[in-house]
Amino acid sequence: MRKINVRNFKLATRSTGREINRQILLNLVREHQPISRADLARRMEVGRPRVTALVNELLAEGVLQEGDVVESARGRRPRMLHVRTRDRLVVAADVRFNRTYLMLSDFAGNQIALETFETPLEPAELVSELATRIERILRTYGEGGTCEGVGIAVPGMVDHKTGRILNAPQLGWKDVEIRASLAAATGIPVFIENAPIACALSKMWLGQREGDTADFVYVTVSEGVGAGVVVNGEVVRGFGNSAGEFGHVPIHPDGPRCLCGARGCWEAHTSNLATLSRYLGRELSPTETRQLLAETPLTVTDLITRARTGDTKARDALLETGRFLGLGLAMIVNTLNPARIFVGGEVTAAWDLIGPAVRAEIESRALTVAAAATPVIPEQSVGYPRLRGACALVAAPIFAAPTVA
Amino acid sequence: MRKINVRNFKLATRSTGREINRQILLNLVREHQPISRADLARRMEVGRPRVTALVNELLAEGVLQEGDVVESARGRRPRMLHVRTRDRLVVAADVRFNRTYLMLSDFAGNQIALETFETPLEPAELVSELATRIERILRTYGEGGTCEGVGIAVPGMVDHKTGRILNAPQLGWKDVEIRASLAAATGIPVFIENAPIACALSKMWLGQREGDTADFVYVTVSEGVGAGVVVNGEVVRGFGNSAGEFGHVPIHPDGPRCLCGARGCWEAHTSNLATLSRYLGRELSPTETRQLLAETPLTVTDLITRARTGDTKARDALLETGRFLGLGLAMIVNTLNPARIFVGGEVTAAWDLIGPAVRAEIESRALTVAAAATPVIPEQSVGYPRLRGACALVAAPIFAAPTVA
DNA sequence: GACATTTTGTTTCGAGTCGGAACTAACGCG
DNA sequence: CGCGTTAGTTCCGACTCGAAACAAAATGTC
Repeated sequence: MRKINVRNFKLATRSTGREINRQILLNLVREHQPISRADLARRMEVGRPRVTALVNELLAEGVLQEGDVVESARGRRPRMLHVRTRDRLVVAADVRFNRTYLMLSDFAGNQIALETFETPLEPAELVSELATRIERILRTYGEGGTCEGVGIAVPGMVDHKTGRILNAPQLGWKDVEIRASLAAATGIPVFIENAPIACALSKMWLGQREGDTADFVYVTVSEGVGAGVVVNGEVVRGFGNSAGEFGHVPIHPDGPRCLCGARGCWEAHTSNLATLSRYLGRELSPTETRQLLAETPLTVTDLITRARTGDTKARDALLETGRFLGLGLAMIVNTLNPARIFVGGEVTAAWDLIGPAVRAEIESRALTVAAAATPVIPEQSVGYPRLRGACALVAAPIFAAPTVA
Repeated sequence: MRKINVRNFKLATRSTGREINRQILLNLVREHQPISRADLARRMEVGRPRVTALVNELLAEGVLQEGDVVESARGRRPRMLHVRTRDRLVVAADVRFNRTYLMLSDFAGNQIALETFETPLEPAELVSELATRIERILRTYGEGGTCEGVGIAVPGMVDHKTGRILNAPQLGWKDVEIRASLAAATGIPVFIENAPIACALSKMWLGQREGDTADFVYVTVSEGVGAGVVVNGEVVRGFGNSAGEFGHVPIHPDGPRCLCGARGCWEAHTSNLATLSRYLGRELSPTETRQLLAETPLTVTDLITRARTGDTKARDALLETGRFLGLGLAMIVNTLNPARIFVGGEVTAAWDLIGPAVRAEIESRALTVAAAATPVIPEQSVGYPRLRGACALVAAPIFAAPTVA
């Protein structure tokens, strides 16, 4: 029951029907590959002739690829189809506070090469650094393949249409242009997105095929706390591209001061900085904690190892973070009622310690039995979810439903 | 960039293109009526022949209606088209804690008749009461018209697909069937929806044509606090139909106990009950307040008149409600970044008193300048927004975009 | 080994829709 | 009355769906 926007609609042309069916077929191949034409026809409940025509188009475009002829009980043996991934390269970049991660991968997000470097403070420097590194990584590891795009995940709000970085407080950037200049420098299309949204997109397009992926939330807990929200199979960006900032919801009027200036933000209770400052016994003020951390470079990962080796103070600090994390997730459960919530970030390594506290908080706050059972799935950072998300930025447009009406 | 659900997709058939264009045309008429075929062709950037064909179909179905031939500067005069509303009746019902409002209106939500009655406690009683009253109201005022549907707004979660009322704490109903039995009793299709969602739908389909209606939130403040959320032009229902329960987001861990059992819910700070108990100087516990109110039937409307006539305690209680309202709206601004927020409920009558406090709270919490300027629009209860929402339930399916892919 | 059977994949053609050219209708103006 | 202009319709070619027929490739049976 979507409303049609009478100021920006899209008419159906002669080819619209074909495009719709083409994308459905492509997505069926993506999720069920390897799959034969006859199987596709059965799944789509459409004649085999339609399938043949659409498949031929996709083969000609190089989106699909024919595979082996496989055994079958009786009759002519089917020739399997799958999405072409080999020789289709993607460069993914994860720009973070002090380091940038650069990965070369295939179209399905499988890692080919990985390198990191210190994030330059100036956007222009980052562009030139990225451009030279992208060229080199492609020359070194990418022979025989063509790079379909560069995906970049940044910690901040991004205008999806123009590609401008509107506000990235961790980097100190406001209204910064990167996409056009990097695309010009490399000759490759560039896609930029807010990191939590990118992570959500990775679950949507590159994730395992586990259940519903039309309504879920991906919460990232690192320096800050953000969320990528997917509703009705679509990412929520909001009217001004600032949706998903759950980190700055007030959950305690008298809580600690947050980097954003307000008091009692969720982020000020559950971010890595909050956890660390709690451990250090300081007033939970991120600005001060930052200064302190510059001197003693303690990380949440260190904290977790300490907690495991008997440091009860570390244990308590983590547990408190878990409780606040659960409190915030309860908010997400009650407001968006997602099918599942993914949590990414360093703290997920301590899920055996904090998981029960998180669950308890959600269960005591959820309004229905079903909502109370909303699965919360910790994502280990070792799989580089943000880089996978950056890959998804390039892959997603190929598979997305055509915009219609 | 919507993802296609490979387990529940919709193929394009021969007529899909036509259906899409048909709905676009219909919506253009709805928003620009009266409008001529030639004008439609220009707006749609399509040949006049297409428009004629589609219009003829819609005329035959009785969805559109031909109007007058109007003046024009040169050339043949155009015959105007508009959506057929006369003789198309809708019955809307607003089921509330102790009273139910029943309205007969035309297809555009214009009131024809209105009556109220005490809400029966038993669902079966409500169904029979509604059935007899609907029959009578149609017999008395609805001669010459046909009733296209009955829309019902209820204070609770509704499964949109089955029409079951999953949980309506105010009525004490859990998993209650109404739709099928009322439809059987009246012979008219019945649509049921959660009240805040219904209100949101009224803004979407029956509202004035002011700006963007693809991303907004309708917050209802009455006994409880709920929200109807629209994202990407679509209502957010969530995975288990319990989305939009912003009222039960914790904004103060040590806050008053809420009807839901948890502590410090937004609702426990800003609902009418919360405002009244604050005025009465009681611990902000809705259960106790309810008992108290049963004795002295004070309403928020009374409170507002007292505040206007110099009762500073009433004024302060309202102002505090305004601050908490703003705090919660700030949460909505930061998480969903809607283009605008509508607020409905009795307190809106005191907007001149509480408006500044609400704005101040939003502005101090919003993360971007644009978000800080998110318009908050108070909706006076005199216009019966919930009844209009119930009308929209019937009208919306006629105008919605076809589901595709 | 010939032949029926089964399944896969392709070709063919009728039906429905878009898209543009041509046509008719209605009106004003000189 | 002819001409220009705008509204609305008719007609036909191009493209796509959808079903039937057809070709291809493998298995089992006599």
